[in-house]
Amino acid sequence: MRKENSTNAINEQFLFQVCELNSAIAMISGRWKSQIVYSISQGNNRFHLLKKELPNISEQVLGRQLRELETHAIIIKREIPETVPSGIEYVLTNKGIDLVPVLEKLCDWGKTYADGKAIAVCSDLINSSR
Amino acid sequence: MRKENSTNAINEQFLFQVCELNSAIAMISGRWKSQIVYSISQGNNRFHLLKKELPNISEQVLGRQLRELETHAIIIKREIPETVPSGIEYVLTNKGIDLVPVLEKLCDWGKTYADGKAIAVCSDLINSSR
DNA sequence: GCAATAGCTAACAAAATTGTGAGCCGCAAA
DNA sequence: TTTGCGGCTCACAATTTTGTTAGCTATTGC
Repeated sequence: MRKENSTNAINEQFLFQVCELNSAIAMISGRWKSQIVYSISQGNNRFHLLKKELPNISEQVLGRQLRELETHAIIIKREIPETVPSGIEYVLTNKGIDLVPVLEKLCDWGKTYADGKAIAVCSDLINSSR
Repeated sequence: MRKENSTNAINEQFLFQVCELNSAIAMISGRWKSQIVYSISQGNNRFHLLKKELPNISEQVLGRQLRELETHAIIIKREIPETVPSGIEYVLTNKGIDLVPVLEKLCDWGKTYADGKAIAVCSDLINSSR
């Protein structure tokens, strides 16, 4: 996100002010990002573990997304103490931890309406008019 | 989203298969989109009402986002019966209605951690190591 | 020494999203 | 009959996101 004062950036800011919903979505959208958060919450909290989980991701992209998640204070990068080749792990902040159940809600919603099952307008509306 | 079999599109598909979470996020991310859903749920269910609510949006963009929301079966477009200049309204489907509380959860999460307040790793982790 | 593992990053290219300019239809009021 | 509202859409340009190529440090194992 290399901003400027383009219309795009201005509109983004506008939405951020309308409701935190928009900044929340900005933080979790982006390819791989929420999947990374979820994977970390499941224990895949090291660079190489994430790489294994997401076989198609390139290291550059993974590093970039991790940095962004760190910027948004969803995760924190830590050296694992007392490891000789000095490992790095990613830990969810409390912000990140609170995000997980919300992601699960989103996931449930996605599952419920996967494919195209059971889509309808609010009952009475379907069988009226055209 | 004019897909192809670009790496980008392939990775998107990969994530969709990993978890519905990713398809859910793909449906609600995108500038204005979730704000539109929320606005419709609040009663701003006509083109011109949405335009008023979102002063910076261009009509082209609004129309496009509405179309995408329709494609994802989150909203449905209906003619309002018995109106003489034949008005159009947008109605949330049950899928859309179920989405609203999830958006509210996201919003709450965003509010809780707005600015940079109270970010910390899981208690004990802060005051250890470097 | 040489390869492998872990953990990255910069610079660039490709693809996707977002915004702009212009225009179109039907209807109604002035 | 011209203006204005409501409701859009197309083609194109600007911006942003995503992916690629190449590299770099440090340590372990052979």
